[in-house]
Amino acid sequence: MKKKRPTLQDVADLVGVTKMTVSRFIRNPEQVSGALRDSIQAALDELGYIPNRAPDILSKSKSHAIGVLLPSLTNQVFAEVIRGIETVLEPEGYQTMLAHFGYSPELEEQRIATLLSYNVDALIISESQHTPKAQKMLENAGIPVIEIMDSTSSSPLHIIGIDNCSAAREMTQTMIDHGHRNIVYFAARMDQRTLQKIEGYKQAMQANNLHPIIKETHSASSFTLGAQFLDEVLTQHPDIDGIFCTNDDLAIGALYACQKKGLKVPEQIGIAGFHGHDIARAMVPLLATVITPREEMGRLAAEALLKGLQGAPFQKQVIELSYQIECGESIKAI
Amino acid sequence: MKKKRPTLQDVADLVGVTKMTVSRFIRNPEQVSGALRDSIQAALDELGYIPNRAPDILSKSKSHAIGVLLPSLTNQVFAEVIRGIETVLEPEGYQTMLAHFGYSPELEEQRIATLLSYNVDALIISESQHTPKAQKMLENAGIPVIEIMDSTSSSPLHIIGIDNCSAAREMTQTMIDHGHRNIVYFAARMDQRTLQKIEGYKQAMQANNLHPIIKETHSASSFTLGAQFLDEVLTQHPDIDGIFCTNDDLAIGALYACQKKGLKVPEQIGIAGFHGHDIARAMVPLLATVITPREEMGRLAAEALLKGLQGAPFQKQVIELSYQIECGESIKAI
DNA sequence: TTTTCTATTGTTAACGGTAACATTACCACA
DNA sequence: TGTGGTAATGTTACCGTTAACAATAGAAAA
Repeated sequence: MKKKRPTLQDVADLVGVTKMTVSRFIRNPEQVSGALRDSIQAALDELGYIPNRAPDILSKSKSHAIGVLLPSLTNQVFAEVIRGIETVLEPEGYQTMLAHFGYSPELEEQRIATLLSYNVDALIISESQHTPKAQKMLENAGIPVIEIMDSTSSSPLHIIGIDNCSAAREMTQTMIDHGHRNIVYFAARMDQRTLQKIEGYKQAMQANNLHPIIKETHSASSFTLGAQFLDEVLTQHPDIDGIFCTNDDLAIGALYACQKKGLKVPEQIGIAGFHGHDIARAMVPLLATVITPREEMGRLAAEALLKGLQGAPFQKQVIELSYQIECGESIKAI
Repeated sequence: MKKKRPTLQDVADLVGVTKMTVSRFIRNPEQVSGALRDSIQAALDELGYIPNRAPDILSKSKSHAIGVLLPSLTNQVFAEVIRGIETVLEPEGYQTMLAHFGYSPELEEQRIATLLSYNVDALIISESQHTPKAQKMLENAGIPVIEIMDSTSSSPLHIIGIDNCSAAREMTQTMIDHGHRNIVYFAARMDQRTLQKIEGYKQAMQANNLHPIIKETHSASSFTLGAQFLDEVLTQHPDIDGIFCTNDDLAIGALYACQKKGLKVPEQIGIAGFHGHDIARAMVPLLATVITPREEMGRLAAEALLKGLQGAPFQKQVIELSYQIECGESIKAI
């Protein structure tokens, strides 16, 4: 357990050459004479040599690792973003270093420092609100940084995202068009994106002379929370006929709670979610939702970074991706 | 963009001391005279100094990073395992390096090498089947390695998991006890854990003189797949009255498909899942499922590694966690 | 035979921190 | 006045790999 990994020197000693020759063999076998190749390979196998990246990271400040900083790892949305990122980075031989900061800017600052201290070659982040120190670190890092999720962010970084505000406005308007009037917004977490969505919801309600009502919490969303919100809102506002949720989890939880109570969806209450996860698109009734390009977002972000790493100029740019309103069966038919 | 990060030397030059003094100040300010402290701090702030871990990793082979190798990152099960792991590691200042191998042993071998090349201090892995080379790397790594998920694994490593076979046997027996007879097993991915579950299902069926039927695919499970399997199985075996799925996704997908077809659950068909995700415990009808301690598994694994890193002897040990049979409302009441 | 070239292998230094040891300066005390 | 002690700071070497340059030997060319 305590004997440490063999180094190039160990392999070289076994073969009777210098470590430089072994190093050459590993990176470019043709540079080494045919006579040596077999014995070097044999020595590598025998010792189970595994390269050590640390020296390279130290001397070239290139780790071949990309830092990914997300608010949460358990959120389905981010899981799919990660999949998109890895789809692109993995074949290129880049390792992803994931970190999450639980929606806290202070923790985000720490995490940025940690990732940079490992010399990540590039960084993907996902919030537009940073502490001043974090801001400075990002500017001085000297590596490509890209911000994802929210295209309306005012951050000075390269951005790939969607317009959450307009997406929420459209979905709300769709519910109104379909005959829902007293629509409540279910919010959780209260991060930037949720605030954007609330803004869009309010705009649509006010444009139709309807009164916005918001149920909110700072804690995480869940199916259970959706059910709990529904109970509460029915007591406080018995006349509601629509619920728009900040994500599918809340919506599905609320929908189940309606089924338990015998409330007919969408006849008595229309329900809409956000993101369009697999389950929302398989369930009965089909959930009305905003389908967002989560995986594509990760993919595009990774591709942009790769280009930057391959020497292309990496300047600020805002890429707005499109979303899709899915009416499903959980809001009234027109 | 191209100017590189300031080093200790840069800070030292600005203050007019050697980098050693700055290094001391960062790690232990009392070792530096009061007169210097303010100017060093000012220089650190001005340059935005961020420590570089590479030299330390190089000279001490300690990265303060833990490698976590999972088959998939998008699977809800593993997301919760990760949360458990991070709950423990993060407060201790350890960074997690996540990697996944898409259920391919060859890719797993590559990933192990990659994680080791970054000098991770310990490793959490999740399959018992490794290539010989992977096996050797794990043995020679000289770091604590722990295997999670399957307590019946024959691997020579430290193990924390559950007995998937006996869990599946119990759930199948429960369905039989509740009056279901022609129970089909829905399998996906066909990894070790699924094979274990199939074994348990078969044992229970045969013990009751019932004929096991297995629907299987090597592709990933999803809600959609559950629905598709249901359609197929109804054609092939119109007399089935029960479905036991290798995970909740398949089960919920099958359940929705039943609802669409107007098949009554559980009266006409009983359905059970595996894992007990939040949704399974919120939906209508409540899903029968095996509740597994996913987060606890991650937590315990991380704690065991930490102890090993803090010098405690790290010997092979098998920790079997308990699961819980939840009857829900999707199988008949007794 | 001698020179030149080339293929192969060797040598040195560097990356940025820190452990271990060395030095300096100042003070207290005999 | 000199000695010993101590607090503060400096110096050196090392971790493992590779870029850059150096050296060697053998073959081809003159």
